[in-house]
Amino acid sequence: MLTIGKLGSSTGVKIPTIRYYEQIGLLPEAERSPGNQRLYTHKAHERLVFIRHARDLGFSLEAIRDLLSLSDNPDQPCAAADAIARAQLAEVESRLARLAALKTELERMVVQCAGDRISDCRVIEVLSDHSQCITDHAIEDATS
Amino acid sequence: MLTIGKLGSSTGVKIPTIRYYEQIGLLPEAERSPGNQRLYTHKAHERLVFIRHARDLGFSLEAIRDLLSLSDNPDQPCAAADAIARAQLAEVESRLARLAALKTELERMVVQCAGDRISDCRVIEVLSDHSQCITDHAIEDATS
DNA sequence: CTAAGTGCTCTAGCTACTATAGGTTCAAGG
DNA sequence: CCTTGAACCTATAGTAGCTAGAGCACTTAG
Repeated sequence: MLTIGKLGSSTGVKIPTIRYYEQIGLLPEAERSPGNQRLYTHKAHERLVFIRHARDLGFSLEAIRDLLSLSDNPDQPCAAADAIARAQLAEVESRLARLAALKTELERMVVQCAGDRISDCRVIEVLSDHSQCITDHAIEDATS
Repeated sequence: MLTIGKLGSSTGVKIPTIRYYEQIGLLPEAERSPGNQRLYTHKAHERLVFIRHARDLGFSLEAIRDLLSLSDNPDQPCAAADAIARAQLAEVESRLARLAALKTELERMVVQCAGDRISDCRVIEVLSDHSQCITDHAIEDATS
């Protein structure tokens, strides 16, 4: 049985994050010691490793929730898990394309910053005028 | 003078977002009509286009705030704006590398999903065991 | 036995918005 | 002139995915 600290350091997940996962139901409620401290089994460790790895791969907590419930019922067909992974792949591909375009623009901005006053700085100029961009970075969600 | 609705549709920024930008001080407080509705000048329009464009390129609101204050004082040296753009470029490059690795893993997962029961599903299996991964997708912030 | 370290709960904060409720103003048609 | 519907207003709360802090309790090494 691991304490939350050991579990955290062995998985690379921060302690508040573990508690947060429990709170939102991604991890089951941990057993408690007589002194009310959380104790974790090997199973919980595995589950957290799974979550961590999926987060690293960019899956949302919602997607992970689905994947976990799938792996909790191993007799079901695999198609659902496959679909989730494919959706994630599509996401990643679209982000990749957008990021690549973005990189091109930023490189242009940096290279062309020739003047030494803001008033003739390309960085500001390019950001003020989308028509100077050569690629089609744009429009939809840039954050996630 | 544009109303907030016209400004929103002409820049592609949603109305609540415009008000939010005003609230956090990215846009100056708008003039008001006799009936208390916001009115925007051409200048405000330009500023919002700048913000929008920078957001598309992945700049944080904080970085944009800096860039705006630079462009508000155009007699300063260009170096600061250049530094912000360079920092952003570095960010983008590291995100790109991570996403590329991530894509590799996801493709492997999806392609190899041969079984038709969860119990022999590669997706679940790979997520449970990082050592099956061939790339070094990983560790730091996967979200932004 | 005591002090450091680890754990507990609860609340609030972060980014960058988005949504909802409930009320006001504006522009056009009758 | 009046009405209707679209567009506007404010204020508050919600989203994801954590992170940080306050103020305690427990545990373990010396």
